[in-house]
Order: sequence, then structure tokens, then C-alpha cells
Amino acid sequence: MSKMKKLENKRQTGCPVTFGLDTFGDKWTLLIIREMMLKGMKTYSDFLAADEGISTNILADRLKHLENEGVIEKARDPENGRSFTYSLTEKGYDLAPILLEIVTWSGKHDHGPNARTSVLKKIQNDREGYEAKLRSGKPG
Amino acid sequence: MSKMKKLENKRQTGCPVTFGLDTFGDKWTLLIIREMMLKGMKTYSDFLAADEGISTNILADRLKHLENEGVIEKARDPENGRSFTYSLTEKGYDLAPILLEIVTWSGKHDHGPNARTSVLKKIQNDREGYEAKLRSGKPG
DNA sequence: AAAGTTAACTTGTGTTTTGCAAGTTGTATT
DNA sequence: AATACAACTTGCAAAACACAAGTTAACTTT
Repeated sequence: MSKMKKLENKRQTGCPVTFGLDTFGDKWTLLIIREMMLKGMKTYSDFLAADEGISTNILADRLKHLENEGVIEKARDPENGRSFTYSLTEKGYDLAPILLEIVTWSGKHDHGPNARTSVLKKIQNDREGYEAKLRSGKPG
Repeated sequence: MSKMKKLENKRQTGCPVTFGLDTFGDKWTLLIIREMMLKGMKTYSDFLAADEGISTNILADRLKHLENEGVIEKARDPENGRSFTYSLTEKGYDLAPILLEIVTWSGKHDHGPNARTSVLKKIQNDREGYEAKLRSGKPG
């Protein structure tokens, strides 16, 4: 019954902020979403190889959680029989505006030497078009 | 030196998503921001009394973190000599769009019986005006 | 002015979550 | 049949967290 922890823990306060954070308000969770939406990553090993170095048990837990929440879907990889692909549902793509606002905020406030701005520029250049592109399954 | 943990931990990947999450990507952190921006709460005991029940040591840690990051400011309460007030900086108010997108997402996807929609309605009715109101220090 | 009260923390302790390494299971390839 | 790859699972030590209790400083009451 340990796999149900997260769901049992769902706080039913009715507050939309709480509701959102209970679904994706975890650092690793949003990084997985970023990998999928912005970088086009699809598989377990893709996510494991991300810059930040998520550990394998946590990754498995978060993927299961996101699947339970209906944010992502798991399917067999048609091109590789021993692989699975994870993809965003509409509920998952609906997180795009949040991700883009985070990028925008960081673009304004990260004054570090190696802050990357490629995504920011796309947002500033044509936000609606960029979001539509992401929703169509094309990473950016 | 343990109080510097969070800052030392800052991952310098250059990724804007990572940068944002390292600043506010913690469930409690955004709930504190919500209390301030949406509910007008200002003091330590205000935050402690929030619905979700943050524990006192975690609250102290997050407030210090947010202060170090320049998201909030601490000052003596002019109306109560034994109290302090926490307020949002511009950097803090710049989180408004993220908060509003979270509320919007939850408004679409929370089908629970007691989902609250008062803030959502304000966003849908006049988003710019509502955000401007929040930035002026008036909660909503 | 001594005693109580409020506000903001800090400290201690037990529990939970996380990170890391290693092991397992189910395909495919050789 | 043996090897390798992909996706996990398991075990254990370390870190983060929750909860209760204690501390310090600024008022208030008696």
C-alpha cells in the first residue's frame, strides 16, 4: 500500500494552489515535464540522463504519480520492443503556461554567467505560436 | 554553516526551469507566497496558521531562504513592537503570473466537490487588472 | 516591579523521504 | 545459449521533515 501514499496525502483544502502543487509541486516532477515538453525526451533512460541527475527510485515514483494523476501516459515503444515511451496528456500540455512563466521569471532574475535564454527568446518572440508548437508535440 | 545549505545546493545548470525551482520550487515556499500575495498574510504566526499546517522549523527555514533570495523582505511591524512583517519584493510580485497559471490549471482540472473558484473567476474576468491589484499590495 | 503573555523563533527527537549502489525482470541481439 | 539493454526494484545510510518543547525579546497586567 505504500504506492498510494501520494494519493492519500492529497490535501482536500479546495485551494487551487494546493491542488496544483499536490499534483506537480515537486522539483523532480516539473523537471520531468520539462524534459518531455521542452526537450522531447520520452523514455526512462532519457529522464535518468537529464542534467540534474534524478535518482532511479525517485524517477520511478514520480512517473507513476504523474501517470496516476493523468498528466502523462505510458505506452510500449513501437520502435524498440524493450522500451516504453511516456507522453504528455492534454492535462500535461496544459502545464505549458506554468513552465513558460517560470522561464520568463528566471529570464528576468537569473543574472548568473551561464543563464540560457534560447527558450525565453522564443517566448518573447511569439508566445502563442511557441506554446502551440509545444502542444503539438514538438519540443523547443 | 548549515543555514547555507540551500544556497550551496544551487545547481548552476543555466536552465531557467532549474533556476526557478531552486528558488521557489518547494511546496511550502509557494504556499507562503500564496498567503502573502493572495491572502495578505504578513507575519510568522499568520503563516503558521495557514490551512495546510506548515511546521515551525520549516517555516523559519523557508522564510530565511526567500529573504536570502530577495523574494521577500523582513521588517519590524510598526503597529506591534513584538512582531515582524514579511513583504514581497518586486522579484516576489513577479511570481504572480506563475501563481495565476497554477490557479488556472487547477480550475480546469480540479473536479473535486469543494474546489474553490473565487480567484479563478477574477483571473478570467480581468486578468491584467487583477494582477495589477496584487502587485499594488492588495490581496484578492 | 514582578509575573504573565504574545510573537518569533530554536532545539531535540523520532519518522519519512531521498540518494546511491546493487540486484531483478523482460525483451532483443549475437 | 549467452550477452546486453531498458526499466525498474530493493536495501541501506544520509538528509529533510513533523511535532513537541524550550528560549528570547517585547509588551500587558496585577
